[in-house]
Amino acid sequence: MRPPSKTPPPGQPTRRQPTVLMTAVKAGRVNQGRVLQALHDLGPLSRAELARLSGVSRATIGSIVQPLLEGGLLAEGEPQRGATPGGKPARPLWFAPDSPPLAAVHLVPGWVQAALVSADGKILANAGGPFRAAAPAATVVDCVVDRLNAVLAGSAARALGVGIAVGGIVESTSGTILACNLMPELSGLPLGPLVSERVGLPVHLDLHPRAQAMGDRWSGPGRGEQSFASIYIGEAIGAGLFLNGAIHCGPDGAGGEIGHTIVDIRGRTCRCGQRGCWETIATRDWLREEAARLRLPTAHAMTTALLAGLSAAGNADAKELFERYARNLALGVVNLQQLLAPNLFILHGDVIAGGEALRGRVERQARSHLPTRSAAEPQITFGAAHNRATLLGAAGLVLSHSFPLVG
Amino acid sequence: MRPPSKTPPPGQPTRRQPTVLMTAVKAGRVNQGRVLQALHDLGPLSRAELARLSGVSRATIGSIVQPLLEGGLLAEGEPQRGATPGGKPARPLWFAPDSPPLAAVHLVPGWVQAALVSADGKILANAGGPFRAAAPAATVVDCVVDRLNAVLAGSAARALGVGIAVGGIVESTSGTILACNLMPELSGLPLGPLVSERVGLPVHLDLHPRAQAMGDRWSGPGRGEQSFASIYIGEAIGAGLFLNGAIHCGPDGAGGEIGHTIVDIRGRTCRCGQRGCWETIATRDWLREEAARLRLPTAHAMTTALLAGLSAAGNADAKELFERYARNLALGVVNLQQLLAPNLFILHGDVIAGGEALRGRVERQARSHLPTRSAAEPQITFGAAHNRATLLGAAGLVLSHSFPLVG
DNA sequence: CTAAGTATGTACGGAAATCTAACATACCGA
DNA sequence: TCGGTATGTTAGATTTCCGTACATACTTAG
Repeated sequence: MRPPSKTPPPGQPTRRQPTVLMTAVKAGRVNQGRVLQALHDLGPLSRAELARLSGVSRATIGSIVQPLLEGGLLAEGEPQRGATPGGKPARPLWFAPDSPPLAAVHLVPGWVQAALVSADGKILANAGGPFRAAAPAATVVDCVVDRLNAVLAGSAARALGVGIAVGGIVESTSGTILACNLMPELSGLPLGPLVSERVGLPVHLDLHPRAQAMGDRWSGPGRGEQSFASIYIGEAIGAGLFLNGAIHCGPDGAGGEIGHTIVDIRGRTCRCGQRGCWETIATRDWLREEAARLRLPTAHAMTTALLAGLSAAGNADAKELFERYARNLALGVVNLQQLLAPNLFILHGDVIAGGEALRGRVERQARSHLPTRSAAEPQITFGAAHNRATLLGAAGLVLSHSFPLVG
Repeated sequence: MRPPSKTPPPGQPTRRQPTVLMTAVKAGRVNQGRVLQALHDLGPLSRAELARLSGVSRATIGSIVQPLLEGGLLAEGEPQRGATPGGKPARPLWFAPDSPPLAAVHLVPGWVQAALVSADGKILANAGGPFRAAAPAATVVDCVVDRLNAVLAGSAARALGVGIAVGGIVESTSGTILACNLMPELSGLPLGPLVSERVGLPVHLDLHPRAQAMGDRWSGPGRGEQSFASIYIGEAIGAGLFLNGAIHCGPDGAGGEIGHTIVDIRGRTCRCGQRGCWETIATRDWLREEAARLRLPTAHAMTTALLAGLSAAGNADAKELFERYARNLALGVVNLQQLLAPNLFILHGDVIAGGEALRGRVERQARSHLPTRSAAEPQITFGAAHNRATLLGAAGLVLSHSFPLVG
């Protein structure tokens, strides 16, 4: 084969990111990030434990964590007396209570929620407020900045940065909102740079389901996991995919539109124009329509919690619908598992109210629709309450950008 | 939030890989790998061009490529006289014609194909041979080793290693075939270590679609791309996903079973036991059944090539079926694009015979089923002939393991 | 109470990689 | 013949991790 031509094939936006090489200082930051992640995954660990875990010498760990201790992000715990039969007691390392906090913003149509989060995932302060649904972009920026300042004012230590989770299509590298169906005024808004300039902190913008997945990874059921899928099921459906230790992000922030993958090609038409999208059979809207069709009580206000109650009370129609809804939910899980095999699925949103009854049903349905393999069966879990996971994830964005895990 | 407990939650095989840190020597190998990839992506480049491309100094590039030149993998080309108006002419670097070659094996039921591949993707030698479909594992190993020795004998230089692509479920880390529907005798066979011991070379084993994707990346339509999907459509359907610069691989080599993602939940039953798998409407079997239903000529031997011909000749039924098949093929593409947005889809297998007529139809169908975005429209491409892409990919496995792109 | 034993954390020199700056090389053109 | 320009190389500085030895702190045996 002859060498390829240097001009990209026509019509194809080559989109090649420049080759980036490894450096000693980059390696140092990566190692800091990996030590931090190991701590977060496994809990407080002494230098010696970290050294054994990573196969390097205690001296190396010492030099890696030294700047983190000096920077105030980590702190030494009390010596663990009596933990070992003999020898110097270990001093566990953990995130300092007074460490520089992380600011988080969750932007949804009509509402801005801001929070201050400690490095170990405690929410220190909280401030939310509405804005007019059709407000101009400048107003929304003002609102975000105001809420941010409100939470930032409560902290003596200067925050490390700001993470913003937003529903819509986002280009995270430039911090720009490319499109947002429910807030069209924000299309094309470089929210990241604007907020960064106003509050004087680095800002990291990302899509809501991806931030949610980051929250699950950082302090939710995904903690310590190498791969999982975090799925939000509400008025719409979206997924954040954490694959092989990193959030997956397509070009221009695309991907994760699992709600519009087609599972029932001869099914009903979706608002996106296609037929048989997963969204058409897995959202609360579907549930309410079916409940109405079955003339279930309070069908127009049906929730998974109500349905679980009806089902448990012995209502046969409710029972059948509950099972059918679980199967519909399992469909998306099954397809994801076949394709990417994340093995762990963290569900958020309306479905959480369905409780263990729904979780178990979805898990059983998913497993019954998958071939048995030697590997572990896929697990279904419910995430933390919606806003909490997303805010923690937005905060996690800051940390993961400050300490990259891969050079 | 309190620190997490150190014991993993019960019932969950924690599967946490030990924290691995960056090292100077690791950084060196990673940088070698990235320089090699840049060369392969962009063609012959001088040290100065590489330095500009990666933002490091020429001196650094010099020290990175020095051992590669000494090892014989790379070689300096003739000085490019007259390329620049003034100044010392650049000496482009490229893979040496006499570089250590790579051995590749493609193992399919009843047939072993081996090849010797040069570092720049030329197939230097080729040897294939059958084995009894139900042969015991030892016989298959013998057959693989024989074919390997046949191609290795033709090269003066010692090969860098062996890559083996095999249909079935594979644990690539240990080189073991976990399961193989069509060759049940091979289940549990540690083929990698066995072959490695016999031929005295490092062996890397992986799943056929993943190897195919590697071949597309290394010297096919995926060259230089950051993300794409390589889909094989034959008697079965499988996908290799190249995401963000790396082949995606689930735990235990799972994932990529795109053929058994459900797209038509009320459709026909698949041999896997589920209903409406993509395989039930996108393989040649479906095409032949539908052709028979329409009483098309040579329906029992229908191929995409024949169908394209009938359609072009004006047969209305053929035309409709052709379009429908294209739509069915597009379905899988659409779902992948929504979920992962790879933007580039490289199709292999039976569909290639359908030519541009089929490719264009699939691309149009896929685009019409996707929302228009500011980003590039998804592109459909056909890969190289089946065996060639897989063999090149198997060879690419060796290189990508010898020069990892990430620490 | 003292000394041996053990494990943790730290200090110092060495190895390996990249970075900066300067230098030698090779070609063009006036 | 000489200046200009770009390439490739050399040498010292810097940063990081690694290996070894050492100081520290606690338990336990005598």
